[in-house]
Amino acid sequence: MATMTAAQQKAQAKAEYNAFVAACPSRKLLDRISDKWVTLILAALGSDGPHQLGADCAGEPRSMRFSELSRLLAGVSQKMLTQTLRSLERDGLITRTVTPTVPVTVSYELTDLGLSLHQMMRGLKTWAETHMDDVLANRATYDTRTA
Amino acid sequence: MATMTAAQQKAQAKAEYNAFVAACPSRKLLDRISDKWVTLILAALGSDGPHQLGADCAGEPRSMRFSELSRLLAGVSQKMLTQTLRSLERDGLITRTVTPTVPVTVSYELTDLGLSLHQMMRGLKTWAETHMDDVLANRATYDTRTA
DNA sequence: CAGTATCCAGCTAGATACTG
DNA sequence: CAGTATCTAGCTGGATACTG
Repeated sequence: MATMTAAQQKAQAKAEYNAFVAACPSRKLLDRISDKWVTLILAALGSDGPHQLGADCAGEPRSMRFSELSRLLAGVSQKMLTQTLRSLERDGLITRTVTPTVPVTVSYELTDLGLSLHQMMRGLKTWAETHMDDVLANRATYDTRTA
Repeated sequence: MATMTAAQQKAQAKAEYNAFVAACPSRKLLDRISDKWVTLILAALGSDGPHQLGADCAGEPRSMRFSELSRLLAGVSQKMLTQTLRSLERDGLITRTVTPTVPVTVSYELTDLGLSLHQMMRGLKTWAETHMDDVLANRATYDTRTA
């Protein structure tokens, strides 16, 4: 009605805000790239190896098979690898190519969109390499000062 | 010893890889910014309002009080706001200033490091605004094709 | 080879109540 | 005003086992 309790108003504001945040493109992007395996797959297919120490060559996008990825990203479970690859394909960031050999061969490759995202990630990587040491140092200082 | 079972080798590789990923600066940065409220607080203190539609003025970093933030980020719980602010302070991304009035006044402001991070986030935001529509379209296509 | 299916443990966000 | 403390429900990632 005309009058709502303060609690009701607050609840409504919260619901609206959450809806707004959920709709925000930046938020959606963050949700996508914050996934542990997304970034690693991107890096693997982006041809500089999976964060291979200092290897920063920007060559051709690589095509990799499921098992190759599985071996390269040693920490990933089959479930998560499949799930992540599927979601990346769904978003048009990678292509999935099935070759009907016996047994089947499946290979993955970055699309232009995926490559573009990978490029953006490099900017993020640069910031990380430039400033994360400071952050870590601040963190250590804070902890000793608090302890 | 000299011989390990295949399972043992795999487990070790996994452990090493996970350790490697955990140590990666990019990963740490991602962990930080992927937090829902971190980005919103950064945006709020970064003076363009919390993703206020199209308001992209890059003015002076703003100083805001706890209650202001709480009101602005309508969806956040007290617990998460406190927790997030604390962690940002710990990382040297924001400063926390207590003024001993009665009752106390606490204000938060971006540091240079925080401002730099906020600047980087804008690059991310730009990518999101440019390409997320494509991603969403791909997603929709994939879903209808699958359904 | 490249998955799918199922089940469970751990973490975390949120609600709630209290305080200097 | 600006927190702290506690408890719980829900989601998610991993282990495991099975298949075209």
